[in-house]
Amino acid sequence: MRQTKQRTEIERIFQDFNRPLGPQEIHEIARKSLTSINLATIYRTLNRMLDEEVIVAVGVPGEPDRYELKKAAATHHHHFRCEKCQTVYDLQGCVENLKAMLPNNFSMTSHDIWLYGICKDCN
Amino acid sequence: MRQTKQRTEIERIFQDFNRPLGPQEIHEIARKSLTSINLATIYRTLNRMLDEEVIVAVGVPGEPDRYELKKAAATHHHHFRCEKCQTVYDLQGCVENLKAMLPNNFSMTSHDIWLYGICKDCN
DNA sequence: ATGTTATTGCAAAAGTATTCTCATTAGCAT
DNA sequence: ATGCTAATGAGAATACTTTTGCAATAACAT
Repeated sequence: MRQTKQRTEIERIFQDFNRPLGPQEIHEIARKSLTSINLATIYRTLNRMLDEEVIVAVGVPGEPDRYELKKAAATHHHHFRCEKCQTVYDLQGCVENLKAMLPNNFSMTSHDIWLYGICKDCN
Repeated sequence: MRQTKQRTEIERIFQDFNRPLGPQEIHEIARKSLTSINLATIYRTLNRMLDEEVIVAVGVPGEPDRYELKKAAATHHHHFRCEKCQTVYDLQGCVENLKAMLPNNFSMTSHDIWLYGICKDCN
């Protein structure tokens, strides 16, 4: 594995932004720092980071997956999506009694909570 | 609007199954009853039903939207997705304290809860 | 400093989901 | 029963998103 400036930049972006990012989103951010970086490189790097288990995919209802550092995902957390700027933020905390929603004979292995609204920057 | 047998069948399927269904899924179910029905017809009918506000889209994390009767969606509810058969079920009930997860200066307009596990049929 | 070769950029291609064109079929008003 | 025309089937065409082939570039071990 060679530490190219593209890879370094993508890693920096994940660290700095600390929230789930999509390929396109990463591309746009990276172009600001690097003169040129190709979308294909973003995809290749994401796939490598996925293999290395440095990042994990975050399935967003109604849109393609985003990715976030596995390190950040290690702590149980959920997400907020701003309806104005579409940004996805990590949330802390969780709720109780989710199992109470389960019908008879269904077993639960995991869950996902999405809050929607307007983020601090758009408010 | 003409009541074709395709449209009737799709309406019947939504009524009978009473859970979020994807275009492909509806197509496969419909083929069992109707000798032939085209996927394009499913899409056209779904779009019409969406316009008429008879159905609503359900965004599923990590996969394309499914649709369910607006009538069913009128009652606040959430979803369960079976990790074995991929079926999505409607759940009843909800939880408290979701707003406690909201960071400062974020406002919340809605939320979504997804439970994952094994459904009654796969158990 | 140099050589090897992993990585990149670019453009083409592939994979999906969804829409569209158009000739044919079939609701339904008369 | 007939005619008008909305809806369908079939397949081509779009629209994205993601992947690939290949020549050029740039890490980094020596």
